[in-house]
Amino acid sequence: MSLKFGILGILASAGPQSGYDIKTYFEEGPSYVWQADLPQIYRTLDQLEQAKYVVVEADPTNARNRKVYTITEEGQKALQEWLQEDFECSPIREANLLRVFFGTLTPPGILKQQVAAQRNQFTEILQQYHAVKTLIAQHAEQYPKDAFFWTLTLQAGLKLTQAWLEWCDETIQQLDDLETRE
Amino acid sequence: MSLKFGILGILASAGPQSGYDIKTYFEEGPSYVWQADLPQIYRTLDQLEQAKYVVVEADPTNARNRKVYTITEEGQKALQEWLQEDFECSPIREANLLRVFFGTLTPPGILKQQVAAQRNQFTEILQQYHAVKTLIAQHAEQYPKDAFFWTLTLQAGLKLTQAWLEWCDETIQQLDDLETRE
DNA sequence: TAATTATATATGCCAACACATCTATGTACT
DNA sequence: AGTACATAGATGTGTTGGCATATATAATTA
Repeated sequence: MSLKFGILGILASAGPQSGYDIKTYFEEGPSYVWQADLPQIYRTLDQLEQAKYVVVEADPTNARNRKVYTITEEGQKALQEWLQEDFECSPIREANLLRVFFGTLTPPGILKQQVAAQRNQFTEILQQYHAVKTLIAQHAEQYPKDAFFWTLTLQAGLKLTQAWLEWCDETIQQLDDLETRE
Repeated sequence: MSLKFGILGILASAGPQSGYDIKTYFEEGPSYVWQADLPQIYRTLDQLEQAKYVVVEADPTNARNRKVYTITEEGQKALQEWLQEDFECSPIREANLLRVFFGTLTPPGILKQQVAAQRNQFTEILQQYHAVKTLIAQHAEQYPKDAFFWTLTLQAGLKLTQAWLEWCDETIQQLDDLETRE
């Protein structure tokens, strides 16, 4: 649902470009906030075209059938409406937590290993986020306003990952306590 | 994907029951970790039956076509495999953060209102979690082992919501700073 | 007694998404 | 010259999920 507006947002803030460009932009920009795969981007661009939110133009300088998409005024309007919608908290939907929920069914010891492994993953993610920090700082020289908001989203990622790390630590601790009690 | 195992988990830990019972169990139990709507539960039960992970039996004492599902040994085996799978961190996919990412496009002031409203939602969720805490404590008298793991999942919810609250506060602060700078 | 709610199952439909696959061209490396 | 990779677009397919809706019975409430 939001991919539609993610694409419109990119076209609005970074100017006309191709589906492939959008994919690249996604990877470098909002990937830690929203992911999109290439076929999905192409199909969504088709939808946006049908809705007249974008217009297409073949790129004559390009030999690879490159098509350049531009946001229309209707597109701008739809984007604005979406941007100003109320924020809804999305419920948690974590397969791992579902596994923890059924912890009584899992053989003793397994769960601790799983959480410990996940803890390592979160540490890596945290490092990646810190790398993104540097990228944003570079971008800030030219576009300080963008960088401000990108940093806000990155801080959300950092906070959530940090929270997960703490949960892992405390959970491992409590699983240890359980073991020694028995 | 995980609904399949959520249902198997419920059948394994709470015994044979109907699709409707499972829906009720979901609402009272893992709803803050995984959600399921009734049609989806019925369809998934059909799949589980075809996979021979559950067997069905009509309830003769019930006038409403009630069907009781029981997990099979294959089902137990599949559930165990799923339970012991490695934990994978699922990437963040938050429409709200995507909106923040395009903050330069949003009219000044709007974003602060959106985040403030979301902050209120998170406060309510936090209160709901504390209410669940009491429910689990009651359950703990009969099933202390269950309660232990349920509390672990609840703590994840609390931690994440707390992290979101902090992010909201800091973001509002930074948006205020931006306003005064201009 | 009538209306509503809870119990109980089922189907239809559509959007979103993931994954695989296909085509074709330009560029860089070996 | 050949291989691999990056650029560029498109289709097929299957799963999950959400929402509406239909059916029927039992229990509760007005």
